Amino acid sequence: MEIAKTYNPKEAELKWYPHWLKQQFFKSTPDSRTPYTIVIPPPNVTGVLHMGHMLNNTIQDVLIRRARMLGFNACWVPGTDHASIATEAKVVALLKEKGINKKDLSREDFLKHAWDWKEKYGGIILEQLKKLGASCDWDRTKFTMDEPLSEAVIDVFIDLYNKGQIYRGVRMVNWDPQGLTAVSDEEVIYKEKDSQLVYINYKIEGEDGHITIATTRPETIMADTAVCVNPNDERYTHLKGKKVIIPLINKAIPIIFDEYVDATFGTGALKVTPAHDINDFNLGQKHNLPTIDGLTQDGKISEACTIYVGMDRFACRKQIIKDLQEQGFVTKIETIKNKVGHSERTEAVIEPRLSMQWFLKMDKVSKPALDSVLNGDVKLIPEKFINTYKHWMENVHDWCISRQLWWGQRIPAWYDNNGNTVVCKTKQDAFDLLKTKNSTLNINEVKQDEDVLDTWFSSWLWPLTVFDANIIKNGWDKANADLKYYYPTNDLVTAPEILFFWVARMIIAGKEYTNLKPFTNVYLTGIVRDKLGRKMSKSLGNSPDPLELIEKYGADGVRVGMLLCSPAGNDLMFDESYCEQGRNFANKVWNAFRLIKGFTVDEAIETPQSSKAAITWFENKLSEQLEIINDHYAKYRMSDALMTTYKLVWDDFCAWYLEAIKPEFVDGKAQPIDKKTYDTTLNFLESLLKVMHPWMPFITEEIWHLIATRTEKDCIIVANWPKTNNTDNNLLAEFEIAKELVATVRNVRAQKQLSPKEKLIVFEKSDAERSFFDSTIIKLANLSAFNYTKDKVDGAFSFQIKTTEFFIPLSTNINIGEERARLEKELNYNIGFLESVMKKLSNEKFVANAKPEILASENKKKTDAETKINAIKEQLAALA
RNA sequence: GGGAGUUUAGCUCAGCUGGUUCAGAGCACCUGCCUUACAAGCAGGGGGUCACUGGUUCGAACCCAGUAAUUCCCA
Repeated sequence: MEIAKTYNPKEAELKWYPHWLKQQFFKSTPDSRTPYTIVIPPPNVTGVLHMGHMLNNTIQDVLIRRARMLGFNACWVPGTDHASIATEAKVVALLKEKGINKKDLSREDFLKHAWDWKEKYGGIILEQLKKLGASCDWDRTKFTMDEPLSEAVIDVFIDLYNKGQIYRGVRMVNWDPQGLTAVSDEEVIYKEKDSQLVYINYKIEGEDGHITIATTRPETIMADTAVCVNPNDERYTHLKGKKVIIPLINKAIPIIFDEYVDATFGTGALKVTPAHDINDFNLGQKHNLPTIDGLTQDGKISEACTIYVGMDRFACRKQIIKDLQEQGFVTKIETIKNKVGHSERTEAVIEPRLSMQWFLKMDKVSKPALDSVLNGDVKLIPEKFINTYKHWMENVHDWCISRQLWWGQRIPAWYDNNGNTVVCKTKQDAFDLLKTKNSTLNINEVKQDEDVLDTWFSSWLWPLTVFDANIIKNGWDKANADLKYYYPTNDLVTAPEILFFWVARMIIAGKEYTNLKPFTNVYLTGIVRDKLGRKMSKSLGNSPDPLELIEKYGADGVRVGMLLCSPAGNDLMFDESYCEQGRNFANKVWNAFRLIKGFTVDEAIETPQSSKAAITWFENKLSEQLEIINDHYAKYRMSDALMTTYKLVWDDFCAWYLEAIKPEFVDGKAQPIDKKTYDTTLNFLESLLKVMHPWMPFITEEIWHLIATRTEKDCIIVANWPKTNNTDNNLLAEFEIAKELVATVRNVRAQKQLSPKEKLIVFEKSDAERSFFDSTIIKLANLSAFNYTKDKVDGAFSFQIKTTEFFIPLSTNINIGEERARLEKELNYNIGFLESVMKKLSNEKFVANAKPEILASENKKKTDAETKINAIKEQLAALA
């Protein structure tokens, strides 16, 4: 069979993913094995695969595939998140294109459109994950708005309400005037902007004077209800008890005094607009100021302002500055940099706004969640995030959980016309409850809250409800078999950006409803940036399309590329060249396989000593490196585990082992290989393929099946992870010297311009007669003989490795001047080195304080250096 | 403004308890090779004041203090 010279990833991808599915290798059901569980951070249904998903899900797949090979019952639960704001915005936009206005639709009709959209497009991202090779148990796919999961969300709301943890109140919220909803603090992105700081004179009532305030929001002056100054600011003490007149509307408001005001900012006089700034709101509460809502919910000037009514807030800002200037109220305008909040979802400038919202008290519920991270029950990787977590959990604000949207779980709160509120599941229950307070109530007067719950209020239950949606209702004691088996899950892989949004809240919910943590390890990936360090985003257009990358480099290549540059918790500067490296690696593996497959086996041949030695060496090497790889995994050092694998395959296996056992060519004909070497080499290859499998699932499966004819079930994805053995470190060290010797001989050839085909003789100055790797060295360095000598060899090229001297007699005369220079350089280096060692050893304090093993090693350095120096001196003398 | 992190080769990063010939890896770069597995390759090579300043120590990339740059979180 002809094997292609270059690996074609597409073929393997199309072949093996369906095969794995067909064989149900991803499927997991509880059994007697130990479970290993990951729940996917559910991507947004509106999402398409981006580089962040790519990174995140590759890591999860690596972990789950390795766990599967280690014999765990591996279960990776996939699914999507309903993303209320993003999805609703998307559906609204789509309807708008069709000429349908959301306002003209009933809630039910709108939701029907939304579900249609979800059915049609909501699964795209999961399909894309399959291209990456994600080995999720697709039969378990969940959606945060699936009926049972939604019911659990409602149950939680009712439960927490009944526990007194949920309340309704007027609060200053981050209002998104485009999305027409409140968003949480975490969903506001502050961007530095150039803003105009406008200095405006407010006339003092009944006097000639005026006070100048500075504001970046002149369009809100109509909603001012006071001007505040610092009581210690001497410039303003005379204004006590006075009032000032708001320009344009000529309304008098009081001057109040509060130390909150920074006397050094602007003019030291602050206009107070309680309805439109959180700090002003607090001031207003403190000083009993009225609150005037100067803006409508879509960001236009409200009737309460009496002027500019209906004008957009930004248009009004321009206009009012112009008008104030014309009427002489503006004394100056400065450009300053300030942070302006934007909605994460709609990009609209956030408007602080007062509204009626539902809140979850966080102080009590967050305590156990804080503890479980601090006491190590839940581990954050890397640990540096513990600080961040602690800081947040100790200063946590109540969580605003209502959203003024339709897409999501509708808040189970019911009202009558008399201002009574009850929280329960059905309208009938509500009616019964309300009736006790309002006996004349008709069921048609019972109205449900219009708002839905924050999406995070459903995804915080994710690790619970994907297994058992009735857990809230039934309680942990009656949890189903799945939940009892898989929960707590093992690893969660997610981005640090949502450590609080999601991770912290899942721990809270887990503690609240099971008294258990939801997961043991949280592996926090970095943000994928471009090589200039910019976050990848659609608007910048700096994000490659992951599917195109897969097309270009193969899924395995892209997986390797992503993980080569991904330190845990640090951002990664992605560059396509990493994928190229991944692809090249796949090709290297492919060609190693081609080489082995191309051997002709002759059972009559005995195993040459060079191969026996190489086999023994590689057995040890493999075991040693596997140990290191396992350790990297245990510490979640993913890129280190990958790099160690990469070097084991490329350097140790391909560059040294295969070269050592590869049969030579005689008269242009490849010689056959002995059976034992061939079989052992295939075994090595299989072990290596297994170690590579989590990173490169497709090529390893492909080669696995090309090595031998196997049954449908005999796949590498379910093969056993290789075991480690004790390693002979002396043997490994000895081979390192052999490698150095081979490299030196190659160098000598290059320097002396000798043909690689010319066989050389190497002498080792030693009492020994033979060592284990002699024949391997002879082969790799292309020697005619490797001899031992008790005396030095005159007229030969000489060098040392460690403290051993070697000689190569050369057919050409050696250049005495050159040799002398080379040896003198080496001599000087060693003399310098010896001096530095002697400096330490002659230091009494060092000898007194250093640990014994350090002292011993310094002494060894000393004797080694002395031996070397003597040898070089002898060589120099011999040259003369 | 408060807090946390980062700074090591051109790039991306390791460097674990301060001590081994410890200043490393991969990529990139340079030189020579289309040598019958692989040019997506092979054989070599150059490249760093470990951000800066000071301190502790027999000994500092590593510990401490300060400075600078930078990122993130909170306000």
